Amino acid sequence: MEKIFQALSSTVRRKILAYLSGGSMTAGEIAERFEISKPSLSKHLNILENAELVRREKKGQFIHYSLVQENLANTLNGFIQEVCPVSRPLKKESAEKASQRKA
Amino acid sequence: MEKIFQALSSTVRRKILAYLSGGSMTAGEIAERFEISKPSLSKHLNILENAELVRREKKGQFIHYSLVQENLANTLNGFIQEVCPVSRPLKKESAEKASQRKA
DNA sequence: TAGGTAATTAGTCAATTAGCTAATTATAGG
DNA sequence: CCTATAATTAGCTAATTGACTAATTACCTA
Repeated sequence: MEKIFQALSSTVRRKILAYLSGGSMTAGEIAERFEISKPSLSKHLNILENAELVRREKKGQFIHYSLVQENLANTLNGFIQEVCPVSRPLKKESAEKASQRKA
Repeated sequence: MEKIFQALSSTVRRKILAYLSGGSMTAGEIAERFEISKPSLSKHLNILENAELVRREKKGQFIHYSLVQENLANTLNGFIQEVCPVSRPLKKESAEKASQRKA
């Protein structure tokens, strides 16, 4: 939980997860999409793996990274339930704002 | 979005949100529940307010803090949708793990 | 208006983070 | 076996974070 929220606090790492939601990619393919050095990206990938948000699989010379969807979804949904429990519905005012924004 | 995930990366701040899910509290009431100094807590509250996850309302000598549920729920749900889209359902293996854990 | 309480702001400091370059590891292929 | 490629680890630095104490602001009440 701590590790997961920590991992999600970086824009780079959230973007990596978004890329991986389209299918697994090698470290190099991910690196191409960012303007930071490969070692820096490697660190980000380490943090994501350590939080069990991605899985790493070595295939010959390449390392393929893929998303671990259920950890992400379970943690975030769990937190939403804890802080915004369904048993305690939104107040009218809040509900209105929520439907206005929808983003 | 950036501010919200940044705000959520601290255990202290996530706990504050959890407390506030039970109803609004003054800064002092929140401070009682932690072992850190009031100024440190004040900073955390500032970060949460800046991320628009809590609202501050002054009543005489006291400042009442309350949760802004819809911002939290909208942002987290939006991110889950982006990274774990329903149109791309979980693979069998992943779905099994997810149901095993449930935490 | 003086004293007390609630809370924040200011300023300092140690620890962490995020980036970089250089070096290392591991694999593929001539 | 040697070279090239993919990626990581090691080591460094600047910037940020999170804690503290001291000082300030704001409000209440005698």
